[in-house]
Order: sequence, then structure tokens, then C-alpha cells
Amino acid sequence: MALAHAVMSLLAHKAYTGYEIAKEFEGSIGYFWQATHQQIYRELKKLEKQGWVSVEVIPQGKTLDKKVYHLTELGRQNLIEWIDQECELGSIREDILVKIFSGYLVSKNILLQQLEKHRRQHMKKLAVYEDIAKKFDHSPEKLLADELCKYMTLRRGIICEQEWIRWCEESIEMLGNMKG
Amino acid sequence: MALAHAVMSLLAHKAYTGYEIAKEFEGSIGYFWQATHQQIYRELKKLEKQGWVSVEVIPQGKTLDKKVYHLTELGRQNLIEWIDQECELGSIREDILVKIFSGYLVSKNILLQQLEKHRRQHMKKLAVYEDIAKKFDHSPEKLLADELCKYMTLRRGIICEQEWIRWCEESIEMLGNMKG
DNA sequence: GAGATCATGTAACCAGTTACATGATTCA
DNA sequence: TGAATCATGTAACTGGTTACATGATCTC
Repeated sequence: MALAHAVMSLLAHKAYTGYEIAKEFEGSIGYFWQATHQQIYRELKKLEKQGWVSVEVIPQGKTLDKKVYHLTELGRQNLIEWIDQECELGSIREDILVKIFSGYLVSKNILLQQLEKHRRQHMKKLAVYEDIAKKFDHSPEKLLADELCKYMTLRRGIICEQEWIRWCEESIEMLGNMKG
Repeated sequence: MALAHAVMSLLAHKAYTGYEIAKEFEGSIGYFWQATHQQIYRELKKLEKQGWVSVEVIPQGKTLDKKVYHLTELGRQNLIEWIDQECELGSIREDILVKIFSGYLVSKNILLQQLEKHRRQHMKKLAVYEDIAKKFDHSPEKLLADELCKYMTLRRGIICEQEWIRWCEESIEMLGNMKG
């Protein structure tokens, strides 16, 4: 159910086209919830049926109409109620850990390569997040509530990347110390 | 494709029944890959069709036969090749972050409750992992390769829980400092 | 005797991914 | 003029979740 709420989260800020929502899922909200444009178009239709969003159709003449989505009052209420409900911990599915788990089947070098590559990927992501963080005024007392909320999710992204890097480095060292 | 490989990872150690594999997905491997017994029975059938696992049927007389699964040489080769292939970063879908993202729509108290609850859940998980870690000899030079591999994935679990707790605490403090 | 655990599965549904498809506009 | 981006979608498939179902054995 949370994709619906992720979409509504965006629409709580402002109206969006499906395309723009898909773009946001590549950045900002995409740092903690991934979705493709196909999923989003499908989800928006469901949300409309339930009356949680409304559509403003902007005719484009020759090509397909542009559709701007708005969060309805019903949708807003639903989102607010959802926030207060109990939530499960997200489920984890990390290829790299499956690889490490059976890493004893392959050579040390292959594992080290995987870890190095992984480390580099997370360094890249971290650099991106830290860049975005610079744009925020870092004193929480000065941030508006909605900016602070965004900033908190960004902090989560930063911490996540830092810890992946820490784990990669630790693991590389452990493998180095390993006999054989 | 990685559920298949997660299952094969287990079978690389020893033969298992579907039920036992499902149990492992609640502990050990379940710390980084979740799957239900329904998924596992379905996956085992696929793996058998592809010749990556073989089944040893143990008749139980009155009730359904017990089925013990073994990794075939083909399966083992496939797993080894998979480990060396490029892998994507796992995708993240965290309800709590969607909630925080639109947290400005609700009262500070509701957010604090969510964060506190989340923190407690991760503290519990951390305690479990740290308990398991105690059973390992902590010097990597002394661990056998397969034990070290398991230990590395466990370390990832521990770091992951620590970072969640760190983020929850940081966020609680930020909310505390917020005006309004 | 009741409840937990062992052990197997089917069916339906929902969510996520991949492939395919169209056409306008913008910029180098 | 060709590539990138804007903007919309359908279809098929795969993977994950929820609900239902059966029956044996073990332990209190």
C-alpha cells in the first residue's frame, strides 16, 4: 500500500504530472522508495478511482492530453491517518550479501572486486546526497517543518551510504587478514 | 533471480527440506533476504526443473513425502558464476521514510511515537544479532572461510541496526529542537 | 486433549520489472 | 537532422504476499 502513500506524499506538496512524479522517484523520494513510470501511471489510476487524487486534463492539441494530478481532501486525510498507523520494518533483499554469504566458493579476488565495486557505488551516492545536503540550512531550528522532514530522510540516505562504505572497508580488511 | 541464488547458497552448505529452508529465511539468511515458505516451495520446483537442485524423496507412509533438496554440480557452477557477475544495489522501500517525508502534515508527537517505536524495534534486532556474534571467534585469522563469510553478513546486519538507531536518535533530537 | 511445531502444498492477488509503442518539443 | 527530453500509455511476465488447506508428531 505504500507506493500509493509515497505518491500522495509528493502531491501533498504540489500538483504533478505522472511524468514529473516518475522523475521525483529517480531523485528525492527515490532515495527511499523506487518505482518506474509504468508503476506510477497505474497507481495514479487507482488513486483516482478511490477519490484520493483528482485529475486536471490539459489538452495538448495534436498529442496525448497532459494530466496534472492533485491530492484531494480525502486523499490528504487518508495519508494523515496512514502516518499514524503501525508500520513494519522494510524488507531487505541485497544481492551482494547473498554473494558474500557463499563467497567461500570463489576466490578471494572475486570477492574483493565485488566489495570494491560496491564501495565505489556507495561513495558516488554519498557524494550526491552530501551535495544536496549543502543546500539545506543545517540548523534544525531554522528549517520549516516540511524542509526538516525532507532533511531527515536525506540524513537517513547519508547515514546509509556511510555505513555501507564502512562495512565494505571492514570486510575488505577482514578478507585481507584471512589465512589462505 | 536472486531468490534462486539465496536458496542455492544454503544448499551449498548442506541438504535441506523446503521447510528447513523456510526456517533459515526467518533467521540467518533472512537477515538480508526475506522469503516465505510458499515462495520457497515454488522456487525449489523451478530450481529442480533447471537441474540446479535434485530431490531425494523420503516416504513418510501416511502423510506427504519428505523431500530433501541437494545442490547439483550444475547448480553449484551456476552459483559460482553468478557471484562474479555485476550486481545492482538493492532497492529500498521503507514505510517509515515515506511517513517522515510527509511528517509535517501531522503533529510532532505522532512522528516522535513512530520514531521511538522504530528505534525499539531496531534495538531488539541488534540485540539478537549481537548475541549471535558472540558465538563467533572474533579474530578473522582464526575463522574458516565459510564462517568468515557468514560473519561478514552478520556484521552488515549489526551495522545496519546501529545506523537505524543512530538515525532515529538524531531525528528525535532534531524534532525536539524544532520550533513550533 | 490442546497447542506448538514439523512438513507439505494450492490459489488468488498484488506489486514490481521488462519490453514495446507513440509522438511532440528542444537543443546542438 | 539526430539525439535527448517531455509526456503518455499497454501488455506480459515475474516475484512477493495473503489466505486457505491438510495431517503427523511432540510436549505440556
